Amino acid sequence: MAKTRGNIGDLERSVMEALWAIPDGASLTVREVHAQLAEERDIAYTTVMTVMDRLARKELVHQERDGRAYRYRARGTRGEMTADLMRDTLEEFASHDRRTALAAFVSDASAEDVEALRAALAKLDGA
Amino acid sequence: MAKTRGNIGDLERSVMEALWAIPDGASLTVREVHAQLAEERDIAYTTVMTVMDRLARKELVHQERDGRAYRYRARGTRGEMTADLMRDTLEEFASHDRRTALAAFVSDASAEDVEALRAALAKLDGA
DNA sequence: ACGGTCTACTACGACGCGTAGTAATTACTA
DNA sequence: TAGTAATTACTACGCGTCGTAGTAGACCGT
Repeated sequence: MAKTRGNIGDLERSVMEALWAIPDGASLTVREVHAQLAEERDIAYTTVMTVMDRLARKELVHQERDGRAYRYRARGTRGEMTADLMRDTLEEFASHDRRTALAAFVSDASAEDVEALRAALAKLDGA
Repeated sequence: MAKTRGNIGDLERSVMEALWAIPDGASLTVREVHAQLAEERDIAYTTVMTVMDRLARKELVHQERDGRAYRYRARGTRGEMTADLMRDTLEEFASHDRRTALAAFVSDASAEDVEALRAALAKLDGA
């Protein structure tokens, strides 16, 4: 769903991790994310703010006012975003030849991934 | 197979397209790729050379001497490279939760993509 | 020895991202 | 009410990558 265009840097991903870690529908403020990141490493509050703002611009997170502060929540789950990025790659490099690319993807996939794909496809029938 | 780390720009992709377009095992020189690109747009010979050199550094293409020139060929097919990039994404964002990401990938895939996945998985059994 | 061909090396501007400071706004508190 | 804390808004810088290309130097055929 998200317009995942452009890349995602390390710090940006760390912030996404924080947002993915909370219950669905919940949100975090910059301060909360900063507090979390600051436990692990030295980082300025404004750095986190800038990054979260950029994530909002990229439409990877939802930004909504809560009093004078913003609350942020991921637009999609980690799985959805990963799947979106994978689809973007597929579209960008093999738009007219998706079949071949998907075949290559499957044929080099680990046994676990193959199993996961099978399960997902099976569930599709049930639905 | 390729160490696809890092991103791939537009010109780099155009060059890859040229290399993917030739028969398997064949190769192209910078001059040949340049001639091809120059039909579409204004571009310096050295620009193409630089880009192809960078692609070689990224191990996306194979570079081998042929007299005083280099001949280049793609290290993998378009499909393989696309699949690699997709796997990289999967690994980077959902390494510990691949199952969920793959489920999301499948559940939002087009009917054609689903069919392609099914066919590829079926072939896996035969092999 | 000359001119063409090709690589090697260097460079520069744009852009994205990590990083963060400063200014401005608002709210709470002593 | 005036000071202080919290929070955003704006701006900026360094670095790495990519598109772009020039220049220098090596090599080859005539």
